[in-house]
Amino acid sequence: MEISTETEQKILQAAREIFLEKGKDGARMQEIADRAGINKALLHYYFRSKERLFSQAFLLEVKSMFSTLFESISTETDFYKFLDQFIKSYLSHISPRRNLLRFILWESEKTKIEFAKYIMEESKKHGFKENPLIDLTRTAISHNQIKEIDEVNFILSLLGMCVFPIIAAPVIEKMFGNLKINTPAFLNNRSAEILNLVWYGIGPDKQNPPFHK
Amino acid sequence: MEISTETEQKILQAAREIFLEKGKDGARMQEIADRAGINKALLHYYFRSKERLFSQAFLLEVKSMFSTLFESISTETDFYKFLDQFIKSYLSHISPRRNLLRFILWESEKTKIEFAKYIMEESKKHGFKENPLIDLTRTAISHNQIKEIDEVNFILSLLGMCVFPIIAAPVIEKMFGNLKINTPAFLNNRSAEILNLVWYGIGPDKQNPPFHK
DNA sequence: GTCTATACATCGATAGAC
DNA sequence: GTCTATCGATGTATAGAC
Repeated sequence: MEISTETEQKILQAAREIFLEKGKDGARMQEIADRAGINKALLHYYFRSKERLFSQAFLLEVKSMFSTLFESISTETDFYKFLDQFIKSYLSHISPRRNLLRFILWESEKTKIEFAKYIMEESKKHGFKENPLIDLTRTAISHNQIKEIDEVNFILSLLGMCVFPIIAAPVIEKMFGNLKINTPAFLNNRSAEILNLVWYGIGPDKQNPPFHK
Repeated sequence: MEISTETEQKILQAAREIFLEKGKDGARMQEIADRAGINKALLHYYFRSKERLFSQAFLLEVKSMFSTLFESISTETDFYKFLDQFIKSYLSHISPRRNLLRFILWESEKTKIEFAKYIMEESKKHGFKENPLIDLTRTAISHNQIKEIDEVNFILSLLGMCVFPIIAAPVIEKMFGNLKINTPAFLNNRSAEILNLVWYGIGPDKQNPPFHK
């Protein structure tokens, strides 16, 4: 039965694509079959039901995404350099997977798929205690590399700055004229802007006191 | 025909709730009818089709949200105070409407509903030229109230910090132990944390040079 | 305007030939 | 393993009585 694994893979790949585009409810077994180049009956032969196909497809998809993501977290001890690397790496990981992120945010409220559980598992697999970012931020604070900030809020802010523009790209692009968010040019610049904001803030330099009109 | 507007409103209200919970594809006309306390046939009597009901329901919903949002933007000229007010106001507006935000991010990629258009319309209605935040940030820069940052990237960061934790709450809460994001306690504190991060950054104070281990 | 009953389409799933 | 044909359930939409 391991021979026809090829068909199984074609199905899983097609299922991922369709489910991500249309959502679990919007996806049609017929469309999945078409994209996989087979017929509906085979879907049920391999995966009993739509429900099971859905679960299996995203077990792999979610694990794969966070696996490569955690691999990309460097062990740089200079927190500024670490942040620089992390932001660049994070953006380049999630930008091509924006459909998956969008999908997780939408579907995680309705389905019982424990996305968070998978994430935690992958985290531990890569040798991190709790949350890698929390750990590293705490260390940076205790080494006086950064101010004594609240780690959780900082991480939420950092992730938000990275994730939000990417998943909200369609709406944002219409609001802000000619932006093209998911392009290397914009994302490269954006990573620098995020780092700058996070490290220095926008408050006026004390070296250059403001002159009033 | 304006007499039975009451029924029409009950239907629209029910439709909004169901569509937000289940999405356009997951929503069922039967469920909408049940929640409105009427039967399926009446839905079609008032709104011809599911498609039309969907459009009408969110024409109102989206406009209402951004209308109250824009009303809440103060005209405070001190940019620090303005940011403080905006962040608090923004968080308190979107937190009770997280389902709508989640829904917009998900549905805006598939449907032809021009969310962004509605947003711009409401913006203009309230007397803002382009994007109110962009305008105000530019002014603050030209008055040397803040550094010469890139306005668009700053706004994207600001919005991301506010929106992301709220819509991703279910996943985040499972990852970070006992967080309860959509509570007044957390959100009050979060607005202060965002303002602090944005204004001062996390970089070490130069007044207190770090000591190395 | 509001209801019941039903038409019509579509989808997930299965039976059975090859 | 892969196909065609079809069942049964469910969903949108409509017909027609009141």
